[in-house]
Amino acid sequence: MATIYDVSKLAGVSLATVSRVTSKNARVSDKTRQKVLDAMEDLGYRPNSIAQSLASNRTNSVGIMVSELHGPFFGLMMAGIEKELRAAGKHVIITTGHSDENKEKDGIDFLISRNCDAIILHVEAVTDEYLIELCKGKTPVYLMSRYVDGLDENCISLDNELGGYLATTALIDKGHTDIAYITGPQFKGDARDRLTGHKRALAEHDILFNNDLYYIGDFRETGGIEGIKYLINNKKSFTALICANDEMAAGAMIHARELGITVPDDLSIIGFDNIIFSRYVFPKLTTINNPIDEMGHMAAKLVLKNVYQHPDLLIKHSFEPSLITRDSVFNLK
Amino acid sequence: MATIYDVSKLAGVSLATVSRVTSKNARVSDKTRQKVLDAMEDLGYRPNSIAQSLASNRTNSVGIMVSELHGPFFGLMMAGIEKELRAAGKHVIITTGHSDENKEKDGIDFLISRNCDAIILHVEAVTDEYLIELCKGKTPVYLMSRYVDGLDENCISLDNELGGYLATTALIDKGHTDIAYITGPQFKGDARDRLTGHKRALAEHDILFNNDLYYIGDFRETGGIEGIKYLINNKKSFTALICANDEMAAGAMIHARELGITVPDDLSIIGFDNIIFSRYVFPKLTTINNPIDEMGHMAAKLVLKNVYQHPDLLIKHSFEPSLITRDSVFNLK
DNA sequence: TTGTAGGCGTTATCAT
DNA sequence: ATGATAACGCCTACAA
Repeated sequence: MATIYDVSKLAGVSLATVSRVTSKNARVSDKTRQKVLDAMEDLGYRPNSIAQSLASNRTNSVGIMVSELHGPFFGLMMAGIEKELRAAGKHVIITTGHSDENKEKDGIDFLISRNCDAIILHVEAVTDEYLIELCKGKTPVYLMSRYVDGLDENCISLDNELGGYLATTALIDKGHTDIAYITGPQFKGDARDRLTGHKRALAEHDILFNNDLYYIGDFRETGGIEGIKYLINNKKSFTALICANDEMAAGAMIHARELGITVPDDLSIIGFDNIIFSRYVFPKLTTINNPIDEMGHMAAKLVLKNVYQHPDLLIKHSFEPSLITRDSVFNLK
Repeated sequence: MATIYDVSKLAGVSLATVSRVTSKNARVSDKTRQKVLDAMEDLGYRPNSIAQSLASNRTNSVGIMVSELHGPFFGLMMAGIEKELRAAGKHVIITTGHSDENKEKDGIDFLISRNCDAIILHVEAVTDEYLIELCKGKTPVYLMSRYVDGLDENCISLDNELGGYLATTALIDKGHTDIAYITGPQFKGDARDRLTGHKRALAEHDILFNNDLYYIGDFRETGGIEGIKYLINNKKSFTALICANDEMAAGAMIHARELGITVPDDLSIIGFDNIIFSRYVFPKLTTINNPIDEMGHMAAKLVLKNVYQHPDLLIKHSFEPSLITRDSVFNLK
């Protein structure tokens, strides 16, 4: 592999000059620049990014942590981040946390030890205190889909409370009052906030929150299945069901069908996230849109702005969910 | 940040000795090792991976290229790769090719310029010749879901021909003879091979391949929708439809329903890949399993074996698809 | 505008 | 078993 030294020799200039032409913005006369460029061409020179990193203390890499690599939600998020960063010549190092506190911490250590210029985290198990401490470190930290008090500037978050509210009012507007709710794991802030929004909507319409119509699921298909089983066994009737994410809604829908319950005629179902296959289920799922791909883009922009000196980028820290009306809600009025 | 030098000073040993204790397998007396370990502890020393890379010419990173970051298929693939590599202390740098020749080449250049110890590619647009040339380079290259003649040892592939054959015989076994086929983009080897298998099955049962029952889709939902529209307009009747992947099958299924066609009673549909939401559609999709997560694991093992000296790993280069029977195929017999 | 020289934090090769 | 010391390839004051 040709080095900067070979290039300097062939071009008849010094190391420094070669370095100057690689790192753009430095001032080099057009003539020498061309000589150097030609020499590089001849030698097939490629700068060694490792050496660059060591000398400049910049790796041009940003670490990403997601809960899972699969799943439509994280896929979109990563796609948004990668696209933006790649266009800026940065690369992403991806690792997973599996919603487990130790794995999340391990992964973060891993990313930091890799000298990432910044890390973008979608973490669920780790505490706010841990994150606050983490942000005091040398590596800039940005949080996706999570809001931590005092870390406002580092967060890109969705107004989950509003989402929960929107889902519930959509149902109430159609005449539903007996509304069941399958939430996600309570250690996840998303799940808690969505539930809070749900309760606010109920309260605003003087509907009591009924514990018999409440089930804690796992944010996966199984949670929906187990949830609807549980709710039906409770013998408390309900005409609508809110699932705190689309996977659970899909599970509930499938199991409802197996029980002979017709959606939406017998039971309305509404999901959350608007993941790609919410359009594929039958009936097509009414849900709350979670613009996770946009949020991914924004997280990347935040990094570009703060870490890589792109000061002109406009940052939006908070995103709003919206109702996507499809076919899984029945109008009782 | 404490450096190896600080540690050596505090422990009263030389740089070399400190380096020896970090890089395990070297022989150091227990006593000095302990001194060094204590010093590291005291200083909160963390080796600088960039410096290690520069000196050792090893980055402990492997580059991954997928067509898309989202989508259930690539998600599972990446999950398989990352899990295996992460357990070995290696990390993944991920980039996308978007099934576009130039983007794929760019991405590969990018990964190589990043000094990855190896790259694992899921590429579709680039030619075999290009890949053969690429493999002559310094960076080891491994191919996912693609078989290139002469690169046998670097490929992890699925027997797509067999998959196409299985799908078709499954239908024929149920009494279907008028079978429509929606394929994927013909520059993709997967799509071609699946089609070849389809034709072999037809031929074995003396069924003629009918061009009026053939449509080239895009491997996405829209391909299924457009495909079924086209096929129905052709006015050539068919009782079964094979889609060369599940996304198209989902699209076809949805559109069939909108046209008042009942699946499977009026029309049997079979997909390919067994992506997660093939279980969520209604009726549940009969499909061909593509063990892409296992293949991801295997690709990672191949890298560990060949690049990172884990000689004891067993490698399987070719994977077999299998029929997953669900509810979307009608028995005509 | 261009060149010189020191440094980035390790690993690796010799000695001892 | 341990220690000097030279790479590794590049960046960046500082000097010319």
